[in-house]
Amino acid sequence: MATRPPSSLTPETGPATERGERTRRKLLGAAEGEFGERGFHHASISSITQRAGVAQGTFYLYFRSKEEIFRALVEHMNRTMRRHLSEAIAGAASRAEAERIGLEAFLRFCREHENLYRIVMESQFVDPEAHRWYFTTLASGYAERLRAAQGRGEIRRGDPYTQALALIGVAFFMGKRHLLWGDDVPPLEQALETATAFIQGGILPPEGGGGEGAR
Amino acid sequence: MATRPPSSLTPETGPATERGERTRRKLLGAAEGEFGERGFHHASISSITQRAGVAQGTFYLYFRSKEEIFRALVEHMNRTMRRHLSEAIAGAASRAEAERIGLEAFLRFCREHENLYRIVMESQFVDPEAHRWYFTTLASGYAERLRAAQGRGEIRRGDPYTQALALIGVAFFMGKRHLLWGDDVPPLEQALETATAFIQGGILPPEGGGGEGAR
Amino acid sequence: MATRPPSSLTPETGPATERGERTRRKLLGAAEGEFGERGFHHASISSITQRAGVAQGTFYLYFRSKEEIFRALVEHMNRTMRRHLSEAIAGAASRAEAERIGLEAFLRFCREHENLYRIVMESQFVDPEAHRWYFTTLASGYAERLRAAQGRGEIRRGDPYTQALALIGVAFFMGKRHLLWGDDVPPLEQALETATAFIQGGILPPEGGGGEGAR
Amino acid sequence: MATRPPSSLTPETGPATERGERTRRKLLGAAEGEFGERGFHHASISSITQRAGVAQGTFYLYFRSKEEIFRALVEHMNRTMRRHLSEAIAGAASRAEAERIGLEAFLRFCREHENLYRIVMESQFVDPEAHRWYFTTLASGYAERLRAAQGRGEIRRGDPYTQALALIGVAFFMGKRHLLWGDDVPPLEQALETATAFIQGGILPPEGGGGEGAR
DNA sequence: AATGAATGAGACTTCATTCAT
DNA sequence: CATGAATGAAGTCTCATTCAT
Repeated sequence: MATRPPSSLTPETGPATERGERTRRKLLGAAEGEFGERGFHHASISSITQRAGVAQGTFYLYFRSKEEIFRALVEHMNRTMRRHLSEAIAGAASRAEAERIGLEAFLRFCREHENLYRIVMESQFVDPEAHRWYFTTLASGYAERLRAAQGRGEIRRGDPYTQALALIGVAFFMGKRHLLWGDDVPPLEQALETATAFIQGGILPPEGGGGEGAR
Repeated sequence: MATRPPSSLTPETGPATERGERTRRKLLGAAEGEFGERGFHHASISSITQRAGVAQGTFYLYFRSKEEIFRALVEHMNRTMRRHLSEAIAGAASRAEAERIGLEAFLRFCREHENLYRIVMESQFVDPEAHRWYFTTLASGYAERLRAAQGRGEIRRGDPYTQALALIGVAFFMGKRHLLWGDDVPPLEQALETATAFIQGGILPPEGGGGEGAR
Repeated sequence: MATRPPSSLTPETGPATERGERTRRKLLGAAEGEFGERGFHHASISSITQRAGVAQGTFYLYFRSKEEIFRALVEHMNRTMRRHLSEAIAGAASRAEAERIGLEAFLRFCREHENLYRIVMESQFVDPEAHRWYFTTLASGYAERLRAAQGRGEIRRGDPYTQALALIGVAFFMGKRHLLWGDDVPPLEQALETATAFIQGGILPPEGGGGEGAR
Repeated sequence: MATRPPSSLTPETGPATERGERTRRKLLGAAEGEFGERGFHHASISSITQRAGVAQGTFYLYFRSKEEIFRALVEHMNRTMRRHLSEAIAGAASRAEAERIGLEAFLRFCREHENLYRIVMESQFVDPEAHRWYFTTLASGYAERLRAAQGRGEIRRGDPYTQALALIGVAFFMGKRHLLWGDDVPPLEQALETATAFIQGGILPPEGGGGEGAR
């Protein structure tokens, strides 16, 4: 399970001076806006550079292609989101609580970074490798925590990776409704409650025991 | 919650003769292959018509645009998948059993119709309206059943639509792993077991009761 | 010694109808003008299509790239020139006479087909494979004739292929002066006389014999 | 007949210090490699400066444009080759011997300076003026020698410039085969023998006399 | 004397769509 | 009902050249 960007990732070109670094960041920011709002294929390099306030040619000083900046974005988002979630659940008393907090943090975070959600999902069709890496990475870290919680008898036994993926699936599909279709949708709070109950039922050990480190 | 194709859907053009019907189906089949294998944007009308064995111009006798045939495909898949799943769970003794059977049926079905999965997911970026309709439709029907089961005390109370979406999310994210990344993945059976436990834990009423119409 | 277009040559795409054939010829004609006048790299597809009176996209119905039409042109010119020269020397009484006639025919032909000369020479830098094929082909046919003449004792013995190449070299370098730099140049006739003397001295058997296979 | 670089040639810019001179030479060397290996149009200033180990901007301190450095290269090669050939034939006892030695020296020299041959030929399409100057210069010097030899009755009478061009043509076309296509080619020695016979037959006075100082 | 980031014009190529047959 | 040649807009990318440091 690859937990590191495939060697094909990361190798962007580009100046390394102070000024260069600034330009690079401007491009990434502009690209996030474009890709998020218009989607990969409707986005054009020229809009990106316009947004960034640089000439078209400048783009290619930093990224070899449209695909490459997209990939860089996906990697960036992976790091950002994981850091954010880690911090959010840092103080959780139990795995169950971590789940509740984590789900809410995820949805709030996505709401504030509208483009992130869309870009990550679209990556499946733009750069499947990066997409896979994104989720594989996320799920692996997640699974690690679940495995530990299983060890402590806090949650139901089972393949932790599958559990992680299931939890991620719940979060992302709730995202569809609340981030994408958010018209006539019940308030987030109510959905969170139901979802949390679902999740906790899904991972908490069956009442009768079975999660108690036993087996 | 739209449960019917928005008026913008469905209105394909096209002859109604016997021969015409055949051509139309050939085009849809070819499009499914192209879109599934190369993605919407890399697919070209000319490849589709080639695959279908008709001239390029013929395409526009049946569909007004590339987007339109894509949408038609999404609708077709919606019908197909729902029918298939209904039949699969028809004989289930309980909601819990229906879930187990349904999840497995879903994954097996997608495996046999490789392109379906991809096309449905990509529709988010090609025709968000159709995408939304696809899942909204699916979730509504699903929610209906869950609501009934709640009424019978078979499952945990809560917003059935949210439950439905969560269940769909679990299924689709398992699909990512087992349909898309299927390299070094544990056998489907094992994952199904964990996932089923997760799902059933997630929807079954808490042991102490509480699903029984009570509360 | 490849005497047939390498498999990479010849495979142009393109409609095969009557109208298609006409368009194709228009494109080839336009390309010849462009390449001849402005050189391969300064020529642009758009000028070519403009000259031909078709839309830009039409170009790619017939040729896969700028390189491909260039190659097609080189092949076409190879056929044209060889046919012309064959016909010109058909009635020559001896090899020596054939050379004289051939050289003159070559120069006159190039003068009437200004672009041909330039395109063939430039092919060395655009498509070395085609360039090689052009001259290899030309030299092989030529060498065949020389070998036969050697057999008849009409000309000096020696590697006929080398002789052929030398003769071609003389012709092409005379072309430089008389076709390309033709400003303050002595009349063609005078140069032809010197060149013919040179060539005939070069190939005729040494007086004392040496072509002794015959005579 | 221009025997001196047209005023448009030669006027490169550039510092005159010790260090500056070194940089200039590094650039010329790098350009020779690039132009020789990839051709004028595929060569890029940035590769040239990279090879030379200087920054891109530095290039324009020494040459006003890509064309200018190319021209400088052609001029340089002209000087180099002429000097080399002069020296090679210096001790030749007769014009005939000089030709034999000269042809061989030419081919050996080109083999050791692979790029020279290609660059000189390509100059026709990059800077026709420089190309013409290159050959005009070469042919004029050559013709001078031939004229003298005619005077001494050593060689056949005729326009010496045409003779010179013919001889150059033979050499350059032998170069095509032995420098460019050198795969399945007979050993250089054998070709040299045939070519020498050809050349000497071509220029030596007809046996019966005619070169005897008469006229 | 040198640097190297930035520029921006321009080229090739693709492809959804139209239309005369 | 079908054909397939033609269209032309749009987009990615390259690269010679400039300029502030």
